[in-house]
Amino acid sequence: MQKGQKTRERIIEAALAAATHRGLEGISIGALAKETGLSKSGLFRHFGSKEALQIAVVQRMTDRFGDIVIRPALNETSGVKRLRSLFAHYSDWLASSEGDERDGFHPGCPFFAMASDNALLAGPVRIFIAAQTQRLRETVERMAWKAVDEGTFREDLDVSRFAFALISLIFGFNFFRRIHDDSSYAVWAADAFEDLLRDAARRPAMASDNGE
Amino acid sequence: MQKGQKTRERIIEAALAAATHRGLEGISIGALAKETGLSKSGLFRHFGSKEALQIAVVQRMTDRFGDIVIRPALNETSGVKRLRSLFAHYSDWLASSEGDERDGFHPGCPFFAMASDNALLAGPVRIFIAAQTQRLRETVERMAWKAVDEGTFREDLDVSRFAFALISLIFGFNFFRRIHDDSSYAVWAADAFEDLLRDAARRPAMASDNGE
DNA sequence: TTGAAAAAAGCACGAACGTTCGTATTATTA
DNA sequence: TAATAATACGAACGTTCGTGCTTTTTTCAA
Repeated sequence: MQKGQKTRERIIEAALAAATHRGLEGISIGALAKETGLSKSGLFRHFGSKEALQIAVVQRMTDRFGDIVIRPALNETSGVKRLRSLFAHYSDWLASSEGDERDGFHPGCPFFAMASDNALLAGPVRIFIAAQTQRLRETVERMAWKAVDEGTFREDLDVSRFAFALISLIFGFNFFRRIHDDSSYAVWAADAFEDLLRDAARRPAMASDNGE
Repeated sequence: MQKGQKTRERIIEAALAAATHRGLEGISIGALAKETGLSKSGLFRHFGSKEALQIAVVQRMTDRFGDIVIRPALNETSGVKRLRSLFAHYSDWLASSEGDERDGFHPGCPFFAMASDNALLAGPVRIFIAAQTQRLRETVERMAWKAVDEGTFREDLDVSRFAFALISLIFGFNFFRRIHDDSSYAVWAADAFEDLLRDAARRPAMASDNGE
């Protein structure tokens, strides 16, 4: 490998770690140069623009995701096994950035970290937001509890899990909608919401197998 | 109302619109001053720091969310009705920022917009990310199709919806985990994932009511 | 109408940002 | 070893950023 290629690799790795913490937009050429021991311009030359560097980072992240999560899953034989493997290896994916812990803060899924505004992850603004989202989840939980009390939801329903799943649907909906601008997601979200209600209403006696 | 209070209101409204588009960190005192016809320092004086302004924006957004989504839901009588109302009024909430459309781009849920890195929403980086997430969803869909072919998933399963719900779980998990640092979410996500598999495996004949 | 208090403007600051440019230092090849 | 290409450096550019002072204007009550 050429020497240039080698430093390019070093830069991408450093940028990837940075993006995992501060987000893709939180990458700074100057900070990155200091970290890699290069000069700003020396680093810059390798990509020609910050945008090109960002794309290289996303590409690298995607490749790694493929290695850790997708490929092992595709090696499984059945569809359900693949799905289970996907979910299981996602933990490895989360753990892959654990070494990068800074300020006692675990970065979590690199993809998610990359697309978030990580400047918000510290300080009073974050605390305030955390309190609000907590309240939202509790509100949904109370609604579900009420349905349990009224007998429409089954008594052994895990209400916290229900609230979590419901709010997750909204997050997923928003994410896809923002990035793809496709109206299908609204339909899927609404239908998945109905699935959730149906499942919460179902009596435990009717539980069936989870075929493998 | 004092005049100062009135301009303070104007500033918050403008900042809220800006945060809906560029994210909470994308708010710039200078740009905001130009928009409201104030000077940078004149605007600044009202809050004393950018952080205080950001918190004021989140507070305002939360209040509005309460008015549009939470309160109408709490006016319903039963738990399930409240949940349905919550989901239904969430559309109004999405629509509430529709007038703020810029660059032909719909901002979506203000909360979500606020926490995202909206600098990524334009240009080649966004296109690249969109392609990658699209691929992920398709991969999950193919796995589910395989399970349908193998007979473990029911034949009338909406595979797209399934993939959407699965990935949404991951998003929800990450969101809560990042902001609250609570290990419960991993358990909920895993259990909700099992729910999803169970529901996909269930035979259509067993469909039950969705009690109201 | 006057005068104190509130509100906004004006100006400047230090720092960080991505980017450009000309030059020096290395690696590679002939 | 000489020629040539690949890498990297250092300084500076023009902007934008949040914030701090000082002065001017506006508001509202006595």
